[in-house]
Amino acid sequence: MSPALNDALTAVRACGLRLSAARRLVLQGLAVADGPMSAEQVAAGVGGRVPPSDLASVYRNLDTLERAGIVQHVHLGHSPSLWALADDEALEYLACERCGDYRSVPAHELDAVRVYIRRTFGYTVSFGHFPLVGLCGPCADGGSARRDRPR
Amino acid sequence: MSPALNDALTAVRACGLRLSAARRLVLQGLAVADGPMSAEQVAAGVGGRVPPSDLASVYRNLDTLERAGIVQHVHLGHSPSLWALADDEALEYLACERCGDYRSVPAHELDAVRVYIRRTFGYTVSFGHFPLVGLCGPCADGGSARRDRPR
DNA sequence: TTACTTGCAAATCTTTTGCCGGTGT
DNA sequence: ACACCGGCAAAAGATTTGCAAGTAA
Repeated sequence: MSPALNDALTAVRACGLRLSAARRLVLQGLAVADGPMSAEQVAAGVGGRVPPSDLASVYRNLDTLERAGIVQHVHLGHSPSLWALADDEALEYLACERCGDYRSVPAHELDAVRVYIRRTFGYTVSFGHFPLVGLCGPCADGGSARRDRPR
Repeated sequence: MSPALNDALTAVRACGLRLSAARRLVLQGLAVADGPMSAEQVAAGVGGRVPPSDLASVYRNLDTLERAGIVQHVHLGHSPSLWALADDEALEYLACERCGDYRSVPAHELDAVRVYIRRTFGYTVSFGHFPLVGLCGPCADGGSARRDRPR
């Protein structure tokens, strides 16, 4: 069991939440995933890596766990929300609105942007929930790959 | 009739699109609006300022007009997409994810950020479609107003 | 025991699509 | 005339909710 999963399970108890089978499956799914997952992927068992569970319960648990600060969701373009364990190291995202690809970076690597925006416009921005969106290198160069239905 | 509306109507013809009554209403609605509007608001006639029209047709026209570059949509937080005329002066947005407020700024005022992100991460970002999201000044200072259901 | 949870079905909300009669050019 | 368009109804995709039965603590 990964240390991140262990932490999450411990946190569930620490928050006074019950550690039910369905709850455990959601956390296991996010823990074995290689990146943020949609609720549907979690319910489907992350491609067979954990047993499947009920979609409505997955949504309910993601919501509960997010309120507790144990998981987080991010909006990468037009696709459905994606969910991940709330790691110790805060991650922020850059997303390509053309091909749907994205990259995650440690939040501190975007501090310069945050400070600039704060000083210039008075907004304190962050990119863990709503990422920076634009074109990745290949797409900006006129790439043609497309994972995501463009608008 | 505002110059922006006039330009839009002309552009419709220039694109080879028909200037139907429903199409005209969508453009009129966006022209009299004080900011980006949801499809539902446009269909409702922008609060009675223009006659109401059919919601499905509004969506179809917004889509057609966006492909023609005459209108644009932006995602301000979790709320439905908002639509506006594609002005000559490109606007980008800063949105508050707590109170739902936002501000628009001329795109060039964010060029420094764009250049920095481009050089540092290789992404060419823009904020007219997916804005910069964070907390506005009052909310960052612990404000309590809330127009938008928070997550 | 008892309050918190689940699974299933049904409802919501936003957006899209099928169809067919109407209309701009 | 003829391809494009509009209105209405139904569908689709993502997410939420009602409810009765199940279960962690």
